[in-house]
Amino acid sequence: MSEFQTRVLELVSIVPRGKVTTYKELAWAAGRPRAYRAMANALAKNPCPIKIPCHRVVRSDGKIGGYKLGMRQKVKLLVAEGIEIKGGKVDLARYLFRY
DNA sequence: CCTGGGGCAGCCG
DNA sequence: ACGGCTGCCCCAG
Repeated sequence: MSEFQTRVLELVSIVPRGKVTTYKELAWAAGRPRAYRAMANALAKNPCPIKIPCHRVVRSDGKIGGYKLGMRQKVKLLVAEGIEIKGGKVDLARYLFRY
């Protein structure tokens, strides 16, 4: 597992319940501003399920984005944490976690 | 609203 | 080691 990957996982895991982060922000925090795509790819292959809450990562326009286990599950998890989703989007102004 | 092109770590042959 | 392909994307047009 690379430095990059562990860094990303680490960052995702510190996002508190009820908050979300975006792929872009995450890439920034990981020190690779433009590697968002590669980063998303890393999230997809990881043991996301129980270990890392990668469902707290949404797209920078507020849309949910993809999820290895299906975005149905992703939405459920988010809602369960008290995040309201309207029009298939989350209100970043309210739920975005700033590093 | 949709579209295309950019960008980059990982994985595989 | 080397090149090509692939994605839980982003943004300008």
